[in-house]
Amino acid sequence: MNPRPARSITVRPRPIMVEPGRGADPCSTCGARGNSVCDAIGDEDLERLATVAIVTDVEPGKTFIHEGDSADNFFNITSGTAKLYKLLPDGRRQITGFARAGVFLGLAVSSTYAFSAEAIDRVRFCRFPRPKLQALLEDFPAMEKRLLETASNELVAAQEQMLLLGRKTARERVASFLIAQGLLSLPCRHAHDEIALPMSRGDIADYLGLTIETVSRTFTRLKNEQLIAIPTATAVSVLDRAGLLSLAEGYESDN
Amino acid sequence: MNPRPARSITVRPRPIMVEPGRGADPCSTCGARGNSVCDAIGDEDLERLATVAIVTDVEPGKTFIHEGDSADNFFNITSGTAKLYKLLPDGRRQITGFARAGVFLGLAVSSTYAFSAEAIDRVRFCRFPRPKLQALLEDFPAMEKRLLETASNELVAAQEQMLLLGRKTARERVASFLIAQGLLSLPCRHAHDEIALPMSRGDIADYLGLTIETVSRTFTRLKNEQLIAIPTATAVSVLDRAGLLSLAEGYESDN
DNA sequence: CGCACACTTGAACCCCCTCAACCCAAGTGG
DNA sequence: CCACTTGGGTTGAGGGGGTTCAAGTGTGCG
Repeated sequence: MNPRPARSITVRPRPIMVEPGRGADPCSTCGARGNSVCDAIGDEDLERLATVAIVTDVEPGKTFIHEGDSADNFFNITSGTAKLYKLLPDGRRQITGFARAGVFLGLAVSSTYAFSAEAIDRVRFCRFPRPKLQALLEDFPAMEKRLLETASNELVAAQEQMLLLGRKTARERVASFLIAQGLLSLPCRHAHDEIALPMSRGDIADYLGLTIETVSRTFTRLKNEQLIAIPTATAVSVLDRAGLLSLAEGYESDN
Repeated sequence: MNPRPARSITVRPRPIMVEPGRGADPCSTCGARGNSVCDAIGDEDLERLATVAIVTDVEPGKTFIHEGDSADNFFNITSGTAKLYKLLPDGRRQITGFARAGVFLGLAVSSTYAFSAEAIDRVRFCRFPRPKLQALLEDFPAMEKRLLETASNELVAAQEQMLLLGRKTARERVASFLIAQGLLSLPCRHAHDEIALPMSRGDIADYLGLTIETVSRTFTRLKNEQLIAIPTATAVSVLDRAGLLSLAEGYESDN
């Protein structure tokens, strides 16, 4: 059941606006552009994009999207990692995803956000006021096409997560999580197959529909079975990727 | 873990094409148009739409989208109900949603379908070959906008379902399911608050991440508590909507 | 050092699953 | 008409995977 007792009260962040409107436009130097919907806009129109985007930093632990609030802005993460989550009244929490650089947030069609978002490490994002983004989409239909693409991708990921939450065992969930995280950090692989885990055990638990204790126990069990190694609490290296993968996909019916 | 023993082999359906290309165009008389992405296309262009849409019927129990198959078509349900699901190799199944009239399927960005779809009752849909739909979207950007809207809506629903699967108890899941089904059948309310359940107990179980037995037991328990009545196995009427709702939303922490 | 905080480990419990029987309505065939 | 089958749904008893509660083990930081 896992009802959390009195989660710490979330203070609305006072975000730091970066280079408020002057200096070189931030979009042309944005490292996240390649992965994001913004790459639908050509170099020649980047200035237009930059006039709409409000670059903002938030500190770790700060919540910058509040479920139920009026959805006045869209967000595009450019660095750092945020967790997206929904709460039940007694404090039970489900993390629906982790948003890294390039992820676009705020596609709530209704007038309010359907989830909350909290920075895990230091997060920088571009904020787009809704009417201004609407106008932008009118002028750049290619961007709308990209938005549809990313929404479709997220939908596929969400279905995969439903399979995990509804039908997989704790071991399979953790294995799936590690495989997925490993795929994400493939481009920036430092050393062998070491995976950085910026989120806490509690976050992983709330993402996988488990408790902290079960996540921890499962990690040590996978370690004892030589499938992974755990150099530090915030990193995991995969020793037997094939074994982990077949676990994640639901073979190895034995527990 | 609920591994299904040898699920019945699925035979590829030989669908029945309805009025293959002649007669009055089906789109102008389509009852589902108001709920679907097709209402983005004006009356004057319906003929163009009709030349692209291939109306097809499938029998109950037939699978008409196979996970992993090449995603060559898009589908728009016009009547009946289908279940969308993913399987694990040992037969464990997760139903990710039920598709009613107006639902648009096939937004798999990768080249293959991410899920399977099977008709529950008799289903009729419009099939759009991928390249033809692409061309259609070029000509009618309003339709693309509608697609983005529906994809966003489904994303919100998927997040809600993750919360259910990851953090709700069996009672809360069943209550949530009944509330959601009740909302859907609000427009066509026959008598009081009777909800038609075209899907079997097994389907409900695989949708809620439970077993058939738990679903059945929970139904009878809710009945004994006077929250619902069960006139037939395929219908439920809500006696205490407020109570059911507060259960669904996670109040009533007692089991 | 000592405190805080995250993570780990242990033991008992419990909700839901498993397995099995039973009910019941709808065929089906003699 | 009745015996038999079939398939969905219900109910019961027992077991197990993950939770709960509680204690221990780092580990960073003032």
